[in-house]
Amino acid sequence: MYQYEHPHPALTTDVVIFTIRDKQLKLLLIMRAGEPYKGKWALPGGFVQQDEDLEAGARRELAEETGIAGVYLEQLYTFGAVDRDPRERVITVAYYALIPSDKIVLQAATDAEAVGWFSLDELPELAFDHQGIVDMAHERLVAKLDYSTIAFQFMPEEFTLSELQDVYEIILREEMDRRNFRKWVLALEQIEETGEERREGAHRPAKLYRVIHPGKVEIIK
Amino acid sequence: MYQYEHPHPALTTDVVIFTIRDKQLKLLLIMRAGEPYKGKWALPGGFVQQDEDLEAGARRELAEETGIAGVYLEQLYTFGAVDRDPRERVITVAYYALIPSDKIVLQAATDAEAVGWFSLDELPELAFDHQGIVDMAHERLVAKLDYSTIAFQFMPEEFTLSELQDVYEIILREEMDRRNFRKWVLALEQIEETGEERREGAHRPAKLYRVIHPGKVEIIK
DNA sequence: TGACTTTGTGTAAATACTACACTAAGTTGT
DNA sequence: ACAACTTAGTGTAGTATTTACACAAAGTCA
Repeated sequence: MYQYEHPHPALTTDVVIFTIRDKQLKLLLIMRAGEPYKGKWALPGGFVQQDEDLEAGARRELAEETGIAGVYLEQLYTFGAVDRDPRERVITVAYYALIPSDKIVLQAATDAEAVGWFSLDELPELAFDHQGIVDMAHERLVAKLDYSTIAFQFMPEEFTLSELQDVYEIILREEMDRRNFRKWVLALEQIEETGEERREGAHRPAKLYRVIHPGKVEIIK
Repeated sequence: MYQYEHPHPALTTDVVIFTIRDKQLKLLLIMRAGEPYKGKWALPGGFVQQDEDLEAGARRELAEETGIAGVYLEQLYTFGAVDRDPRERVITVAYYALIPSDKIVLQAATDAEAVGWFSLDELPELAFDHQGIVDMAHERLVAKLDYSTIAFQFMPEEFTLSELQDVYEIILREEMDRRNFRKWVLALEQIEETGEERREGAHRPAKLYRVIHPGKVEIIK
């Protein structure tokens, strides 16, 4: 047992894990195995350990659920409404992560929990205040596309400009002019040609590009 | 005594309180009366009560230290490094507040603590990781000037365009062209003439303006 | 009433953004 | 082998936005 003179809240991290799959922006949910909200879908997350920094806790949750590490992770917001958990006062520090589509290798139901990728359009009812967390993460992501290179975090090591444009169009839900998009993205000087090209399908092969500073998200104009 | 099965961290809020005074961006610090860091300057803040939301806790601290309420307050970031407090694990949810210069009425040393306004250029050594919190708040404020109407939160009910321009110049540390600034700020359609003018000093009087939606920070272009 | 100080105002040049259509280079089928 | 098909790759002209810049207006004060 742990004793304190004053009441202390419990502390968790929750992670909104985004990826792009099947031309849709998706996020990872797990089905709760225990009470409360048993059987409801929820964000992956859990208690922060006493000797672990907040981001480390979030990365641990992320690794446990998806088996991957080294991806983009950013603190989103801290949710602490008094009644957000029916058991006791629980503060959650929410993070969001972006995963390149080629890195998705789901741990096969780690803790005997169901795990699934859901399109943002078709989310099931979520446990706790997780819908609010998802909404805020989504807003942040859309906003960051406008003033940073965050979208590059969705790309595998090598990609074509059309694939990159697809990512922008999927997240922003608007079509972009191909020529203008290319001019714009190349002017950022954040990606470079690999020299290789991808040849697939009955059409002209596309040049492959790579991110010059992978893992770094630059603020742009 | 409060008992838990698992270890729980302590939870505090800290508030970076900005204002503009003497043509400088200043923030409020209090001198710590007890250990640790006794005698060091620190951000106002304190423990979140069990029945109080996070923002409510921050507003309470703000009211206790400055005697004012109803000002702009925004969550900044949550700091939770394992060793940020030498006593026990303490998570702090940091907020920042903007106070119009005319509202500054410092409580005369509420808890027998020294209180003072410090220019960002001349901060004393701060307790805990508070310098890092201040740096992040400052960055956020500067960034928000570019894409929101947050600067209006520094203005009193009535103000002149020159005074508003001063606020921008002080925070961004760059001079702006008067004509371009006026065109730009009026095009936002977020302020309107009061019809009155301010006559002070040996020169042409200036028209007074007011914010159309006080308290609301709009995202711009 | 002249000197002084800050307020208030327009225009032209440069820059950035937008819209738009055809050729290039492969694959596949006949 | 060549015609049909599909996606990749490219430039320019018009429009909108941003920037640079200087002088008259309206007070106070000696």
